[in-house]
Amino acid sequence: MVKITDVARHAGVSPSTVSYALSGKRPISEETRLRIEASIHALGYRPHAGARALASSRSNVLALVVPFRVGMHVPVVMQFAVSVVTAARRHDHDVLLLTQEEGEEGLRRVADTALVDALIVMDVQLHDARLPLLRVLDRPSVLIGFPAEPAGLTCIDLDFEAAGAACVTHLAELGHRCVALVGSPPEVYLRETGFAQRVAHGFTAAADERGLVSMVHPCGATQAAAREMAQRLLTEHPELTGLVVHNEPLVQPLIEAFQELGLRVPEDLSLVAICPDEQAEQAPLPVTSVAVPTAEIGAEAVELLMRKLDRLPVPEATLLPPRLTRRATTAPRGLHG
Amino acid sequence: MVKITDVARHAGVSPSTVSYALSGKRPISEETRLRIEASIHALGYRPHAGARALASSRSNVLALVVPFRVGMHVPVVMQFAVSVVTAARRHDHDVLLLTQEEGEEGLRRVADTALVDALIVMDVQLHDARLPLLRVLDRPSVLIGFPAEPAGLTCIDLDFEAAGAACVTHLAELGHRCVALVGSPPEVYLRETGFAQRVAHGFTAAADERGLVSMVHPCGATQAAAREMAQRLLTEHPELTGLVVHNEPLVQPLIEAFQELGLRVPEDLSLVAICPDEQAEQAPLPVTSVAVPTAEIGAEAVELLMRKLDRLPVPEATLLPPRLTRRATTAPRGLHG
DNA sequence: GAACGGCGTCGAAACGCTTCGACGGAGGAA
DNA sequence: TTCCTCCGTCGAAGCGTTTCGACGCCGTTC
Repeated sequence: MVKITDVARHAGVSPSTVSYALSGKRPISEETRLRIEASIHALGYRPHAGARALASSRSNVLALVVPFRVGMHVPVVMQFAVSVVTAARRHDHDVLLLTQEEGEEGLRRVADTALVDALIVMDVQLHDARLPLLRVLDRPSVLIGFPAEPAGLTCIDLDFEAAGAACVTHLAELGHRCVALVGSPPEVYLRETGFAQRVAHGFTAAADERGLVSMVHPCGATQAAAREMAQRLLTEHPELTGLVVHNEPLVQPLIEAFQELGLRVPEDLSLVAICPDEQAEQAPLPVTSVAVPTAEIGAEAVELLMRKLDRLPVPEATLLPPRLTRRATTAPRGLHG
Repeated sequence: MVKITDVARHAGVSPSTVSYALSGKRPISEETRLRIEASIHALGYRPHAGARALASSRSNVLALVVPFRVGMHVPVVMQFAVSVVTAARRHDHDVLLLTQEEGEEGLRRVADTALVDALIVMDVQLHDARLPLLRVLDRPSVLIGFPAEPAGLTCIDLDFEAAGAACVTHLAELGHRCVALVGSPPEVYLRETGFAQRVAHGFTAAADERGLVSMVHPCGATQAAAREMAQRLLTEHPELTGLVVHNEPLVQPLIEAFQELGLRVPEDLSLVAICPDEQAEQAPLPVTSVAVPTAEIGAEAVELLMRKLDRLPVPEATLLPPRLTRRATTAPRGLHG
C-alpha cells in the first residue's frame, strides 16, 4: 500500500504538506501542489479511510436510515435514497445503508462507534421511536418527514398539508363540488405516518373551507382494491367528480377502474395525484399532479446535514411548497356533461 | 469519548487484555472477562470504528453496488439489498450503498481507500464494464448474477436457465403444446442482462426439446403494454394455452388483460411466473411460480464473501436450483375446454 | 525436583493520517 | 536598515485500536 509518506518522499516534501495540499486547509504554493499531485498520480496514492477517520474524527460517511415497512412504496423510497447518495458524493461523503432490523440500536451503534458523521432518517412517524435517540445522539441528523413534535430536530419534506389543499383548490377552481381523497394503505395511517395524515388534513380543511362535499379513504395498493374503491365511491357518491390520489401504485389502476365503470377521465371525473413528476408524466394519460420532489428533498437533506456538520445554523423545518402541474386528467366540471 | 484505556483502567487490566476479551483472539479468564464486560457496560464504551479499521486493516463494511437502471424492478432489487444488510449484520458488518453514478471509479475508490473490506455487485450484465476492475481489485467480491465469462469471479444467482425450463416442463406436463414467454423490458435484453437471456434460452430449449410451439416477447412494464401483449398473443397464436411471465410488475396486469379478453385463468390459459414467492402468494389469484429467492441469495452472497475474507475456498459459481410452486394459475390443458 | 508447556496477561510498537506549533524567508511598513 | 507580518513548509505529537513478543505462574511429566 502506498501511503502519504511515500508521496511526500516522491515529491520531496513532508507528509504534512501533502496532507495540506490535499485538504486545502493551509495554503500551499502552486508549484509544490502540482508536484504533489503528480506524485499522487504516479504512485496511485489513496488515503486510507480508517486512518483519516481516526486522525480527523470525521469518517465522511452518512447513515441513511430506511425502515422498510409494509404499505410503503419502495420505488419512491429508492428515489430518495439515490438522490441522497448522489448529493452525499458531491460533498465527498459515502452512505451507509441502515434498515431497521436492529431497531434503534443500529443508529446508536453507528453513531457511537463514529462509523458515520451524521444521519438521515426516512419514513418518520408522528411518534417515532427513534426521536428520543436522535435528540440525544452526539451526531447531527436530518429527518425526511415531520414528527408530531419536531422542535429541536431538523426536518425537511414536501408540505403535504399544503399539497392536499392545493389539489382541492385546483379541483374547486375547475368547478368540482364533491371530492374524494384516496390515500395510502390503512397500515400507513395506523402507524401514524405524518405525510399521510397531513395530506388528509389539508385536503379536508380546504374542502370544508370552500364548502365542498369531501371524503377520505385509505386504500390498499392492489388493483383489486382500486377497483373496489372506484365501485364504492361511485355507488356511495354518485355526485363525485373530483378525485385526489395519494398512493403512487394506485393512480393508474384507479383511472382504469373508473374507465371500466363507464366514466371518462377527465370529462366525467377529474383526478389529481400526489406523486413524483416522472410517474405522472410517463402515464399513458399524463396525470395532473402535485410533485413529490424526491431528488430535491434528498439533495437538500444532505445540504442541511453538511451545514450542521460545519456547525452552521440551519432552519429546523424546511417545508417545500407544493407545485401542481396540470396535465390531462383534470378538466372543468360538466364540460361535456 | 470513552476509550479502551478507560475500560482497561476501570477493570484493572491492560488495554490489550480488553481488546482480546472483545475479539476473543486470545484466551481470557472467565473472571477477567466478566470484569471487563462490566466496565464496558458501566462506562458505555464503544470501540472507535476508524481506529479499529486502521489497526486491524478491516473496516467491517461491505459495499453493495446497485446500479439503478431503467427497466429494472426496484422492489425486488431492494429485497436483495435488505437481505444483504441483514446477513451482513449477522457477521458484524455494515453495508455501504453505492449507486452507479460515479461509474467504476466508485468501486475503485471504496476499495482502494480501504473504506470497505469487500464488495457485492448487483445487476450484472453479460459484458459488464465492472468486471475487469473486480478482477484486479485487492478486495474480494461476489456477484449476484452471472456475466458471460465468470471464470475467476465468485457468482451466485438463481439458475434462471433451469427456471425457464422448469416453467416449460410444468406447462408441458399439464398438456400444453403452445407456450409463450413474456420477458423483461426490451432495454434489459439490449444491455445484455444475463438472467433475462438465460430464462429465454432455458425456455426455448425446453420447448424445442419437447416439441412445443414457443415464442419469446420482451415487454415493457406498463399495463398498456400488458394489454397490447395479451391482444397480440391471442391474435397471432390462437392456439396459445401456456404463458411464462418473467417480469414482476406485469404478472397481475397480464392476467387481467387476458381475462378481459374473455379467457379464464387457468381454465383457458395457464400462467406461471418467475418472481419472489411473496408476490406470487399475495396475488388475488395465487400465481404458480418459480421463486426468485431474494433472501436466500442475498444471505448466501454475504456468506461467500465472509468466507473469502477468511481466505477460505469458495465455489466460483453458485446456482440455486429453481423451485416451482403450483398455485392457482395453472391447470391441465383442455380441462374445461 | 527440575524441566517443560500452556494459559492468561502485559507492554510497546505499529496502523496511516491530521493538526498544532514553530520557523525561515520574502515583502511591506516605518 | 530594521522590524513585523504573512506565506509556505516542516516536525512531532497524537487519534484509539490491534497485535506481536514476552513473561510469570501453575500444573505436568519424567
